[in-house]
Amino acid sequence: MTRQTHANQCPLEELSLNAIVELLRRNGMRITRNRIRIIDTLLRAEKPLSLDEIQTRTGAADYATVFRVMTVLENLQVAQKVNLNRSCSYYELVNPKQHYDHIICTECGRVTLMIDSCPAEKVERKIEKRYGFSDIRHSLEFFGKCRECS
Amino acid sequence: MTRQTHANQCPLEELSLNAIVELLRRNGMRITRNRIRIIDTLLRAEKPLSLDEIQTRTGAADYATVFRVMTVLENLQVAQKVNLNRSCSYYELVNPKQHYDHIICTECGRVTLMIDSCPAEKVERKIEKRYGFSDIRHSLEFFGKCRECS
DNA sequence: GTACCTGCAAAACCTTTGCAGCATC
DNA sequence: GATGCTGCAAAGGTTTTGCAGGTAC
Repeated sequence: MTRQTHANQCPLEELSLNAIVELLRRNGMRITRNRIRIIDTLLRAEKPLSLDEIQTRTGAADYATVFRVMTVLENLQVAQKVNLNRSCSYYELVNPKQHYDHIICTECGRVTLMIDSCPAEKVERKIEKRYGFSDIRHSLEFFGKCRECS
Repeated sequence: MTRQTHANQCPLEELSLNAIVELLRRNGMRITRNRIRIIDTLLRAEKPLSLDEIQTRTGAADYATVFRVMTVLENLQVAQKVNLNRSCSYYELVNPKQHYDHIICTECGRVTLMIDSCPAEKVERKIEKRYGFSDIRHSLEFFGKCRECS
């Protein structure tokens, strides 16, 4: 019946609870209390969250459930892991209208979203041609000492 | 006596066994069979290696020793972790003369080094000014399907 | 000879899965 | 009512540490 959107390039029109719920529905998945809460938590997050943090902020779901919900969202390409160079994974929602890179303080760990235009986007086309890759996405993080830690 | 080079921006003049051995010596660390072998293995590597791979290729050191040697090299800033989006860490040496970004195939996992000039380097100065960060480095990986997997 | 490094083993962590009961559609 | 989701518990992997003996200097 409903088709997997796994190969879909841009599964969302916009980043909102409704849009994500609609996506779940289109894919034949159920809208549960846990999923709503987790999505809501991610929408409010000011930085990428670990599974632990999502569970704490959500205040309800089991850790394994958080893991499974995040796996679902990742497969639907509305969430992605962010590399913060730590021992566990951090997740954030993917905004279809706006791509953010991250600046991570190596001392205090605080994550800053970079609002400037992304320097890597232009290169993706070049890589498709020169290296023969397709379906390219990228992950760009800057690490350094923030003003307070300097 | 010898000073920590932790804050040093460019601990190496060039990427060679001698240069790294000299750095270890300057920092009061011992030159051991294991360390030589591991550094040699990393110098020959055509891609970032996991602790497992380093141990296998080195063919001698204990896993915990590989871990500890890599931690030392990372602290001296001659090695760094690379984000391949897998379940374990991958390491590569840092070349002071040449910075490489990576293109990772999401199907077969093969890692390609990107020889083009890095699009993120120019942005680092801007981040120092605009966001007040210092000692900036970055990590940039492209993910996509390689020609063979398409 | 001293201080550091290593191997072995175990602990600590994070991620992933099995399964029975529960909730959504 | 059927199917998919959840909680609990346990297993699976990777990373990290303690400690006694070995090695570089």
